[in-house]
Amino acid sequence: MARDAEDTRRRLLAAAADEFAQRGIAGARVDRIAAAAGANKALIYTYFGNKDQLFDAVFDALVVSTVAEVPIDPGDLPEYAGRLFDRNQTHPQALRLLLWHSLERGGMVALPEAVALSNADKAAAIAAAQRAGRLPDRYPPEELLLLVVALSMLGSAELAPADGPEALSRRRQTVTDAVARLVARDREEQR
Amino acid sequence: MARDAEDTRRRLLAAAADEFAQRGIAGARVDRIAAAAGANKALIYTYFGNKDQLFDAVFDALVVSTVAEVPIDPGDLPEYAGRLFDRNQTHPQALRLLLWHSLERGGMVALPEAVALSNADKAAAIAAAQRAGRLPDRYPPEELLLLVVALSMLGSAELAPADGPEALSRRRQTVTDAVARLVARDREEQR
DNA sequence: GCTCGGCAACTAACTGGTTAGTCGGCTATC
DNA sequence: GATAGCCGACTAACCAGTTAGTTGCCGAGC
Repeated sequence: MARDAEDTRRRLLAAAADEFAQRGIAGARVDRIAAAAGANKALIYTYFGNKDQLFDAVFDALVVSTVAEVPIDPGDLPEYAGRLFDRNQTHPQALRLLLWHSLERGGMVALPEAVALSNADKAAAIAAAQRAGRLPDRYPPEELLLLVVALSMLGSAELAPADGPEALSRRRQTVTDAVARLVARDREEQR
Repeated sequence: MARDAEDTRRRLLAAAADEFAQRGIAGARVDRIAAAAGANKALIYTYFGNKDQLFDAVFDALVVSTVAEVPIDPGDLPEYAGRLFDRNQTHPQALRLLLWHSLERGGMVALPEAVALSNADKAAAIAAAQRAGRLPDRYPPEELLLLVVALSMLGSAELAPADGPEALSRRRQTVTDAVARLVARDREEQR
């Protein structure tokens, strides 16, 4: 086997993402990760430090890729919710890792910097759209963002299993429609 | 100390609820549970079988008490959402245990019978209200229930930490208002 | 073009501590 | 004194992290 530290690192990270997503931090086994990556356990410690830091590396990578792949569109929150919904379908790992993180780490203070930053950005984008009149201002920006994220979690097979593709697309329709209602104008302020 | 098997059982169950809520199944330590309950570890095995069955006992008790304490009111879903929201405040254990369960157990099939039953009941109540015209039928009953439950999760300090009591009551207001919008009549069908 | 030395990448085996689960006996109570 | 309730001590397995040593690669020197 060719020696390629960078590639080994990547393999370990991918295997760790699977293991942590499936079993959480406490349930994950370092030996299993190494075996799945086809690497030696000791490499985990040379590359990542320890089990916890390995989880951090996995989680950070997840946050970065999610933020990159699902940019917010304050002008069309229903569509944004739909895309988050879809991502929970295509990346079932993601929500699980997020949940493990909040359960096993979240001393409810421990929001990782990357998440906090991206949330702040998104809330700012929503606030700007509200000032511009493109979104109603009945909810504070942070809470509107929370509403959207909470609803898009229904795309997760974990929390809300849907049976069959037609049930799934109906579910998606429900979610985007719900967000549309949340950001709809009241009658008196309709254009 | 007086010998009272029933009481010891209760203490073990309560201590287990704390431990499992905080650390999950894999992270929970049987010795810690016994110590917290002021009982001997071996009693866990005589009363509950093993660690997993102890978790089941904790979880079942949680489902039973939740269903009993927060009855659904299909005629006033916003208020129902508000009460679920409040319960997530007063019983932070509950949502955590639910999440642990879905992460560590949920082969996405493993919905415990009690949960499935109570969900079916609630969905049926919603469906009846829809037929009676007391709720709009734009969403299938199961999905409407999901929407309400998802939104009420914002009352959890885990998933959506709120700082300060005023932020919390604003959050509650947001949630009940959001549910109200979801079940509001469209203009043309307004009474 | 060859080789040889140094080093980064990698490995197998081990360690120390932890943990779920068990077992034989003790004790309060009736 | 019978028995349900309880306990201390034990075990076998497990697991994160370490260490001493091996292997393949690459560039300097000839």
